[in-house]
Amino acid sequence: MPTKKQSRKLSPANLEIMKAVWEKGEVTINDVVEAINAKRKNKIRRTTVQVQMNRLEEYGWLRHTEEGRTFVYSAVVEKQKTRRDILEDIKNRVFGGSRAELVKCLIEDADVSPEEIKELRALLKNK
Amino acid sequence: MPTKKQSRKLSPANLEIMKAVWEKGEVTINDVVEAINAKRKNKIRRTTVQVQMNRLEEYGWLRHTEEGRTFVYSAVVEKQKTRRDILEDIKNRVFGGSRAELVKCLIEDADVSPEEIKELRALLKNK
DNA sequence: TTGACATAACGACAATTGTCGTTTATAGTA
DNA sequence: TACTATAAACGACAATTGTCGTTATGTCAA
Repeated sequence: MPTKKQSRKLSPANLEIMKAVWEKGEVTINDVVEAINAKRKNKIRRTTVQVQMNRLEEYGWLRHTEEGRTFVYSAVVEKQKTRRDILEDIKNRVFGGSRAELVKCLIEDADVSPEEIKELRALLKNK
Repeated sequence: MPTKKQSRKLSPANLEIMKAVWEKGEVTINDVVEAINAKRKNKIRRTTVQVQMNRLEEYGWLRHTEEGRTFVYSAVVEKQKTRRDILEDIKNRVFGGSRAELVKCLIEDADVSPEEIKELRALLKNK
């Protein structure tokens, strides 16, 4: 938000980049550009990705080492932890902190297949 | 996002306002200010809320009628639908579209009480 | 050595967001 | 009628975000 210094949250574009990093482990900017453009209609420019990755590093999501004059980036924060944090945030801000409410909303939807129900049930089994 | 016209997403501040509207049904700006400040350390100004509500109306989240020279607002979009949309977005952007992955992440957390597990199990029962 | 590439660094910019202060108009009240 | 409290309208502003184009610099091949 404005009138502040630094954000800890991943914006959509940043998340897209982080996903590529998590998937590959160690990446160059070009790797990320490729990965992202592989699943996109409006191709993104290398420069754009570079700027975002600079910011991600600035905010502590990425780190890099230099391989010759190429930067090799890797994630500082785990994918699982990030997912959990995002969900925690949604749970609190959108569902008044209730996990049950959240899940209810997720499955109240008509298009949940029986298989999915079964899968979810299995998840609870091991608890 | 930049280089675009209008956003359909609720920003955190906007969601906070919408929650107050959903809760009360019909509200004046002052109602919202009160509701929000009731659960806040840094109090928000009336003007701030007013601006946000103007924007919410502009974006189609709110509508208003005039009671004397006071505006009475109400929600255009249902809370349930909004919640579903937000969750859908997270599911897609963060969990590769997998409901199961999302739920797994939600309950893999150590601090889920047995009662919650039971509650979730009950939710699945009716499916 | 020189030129063609590739890479990172810079600088820009419009849109969105969160927050306000100030101004204008109006409805009551003294 | 003049004065005060209120409500909406206006205008501002800094930070964040998504996107680039341009520039500088170093590398490698002819």
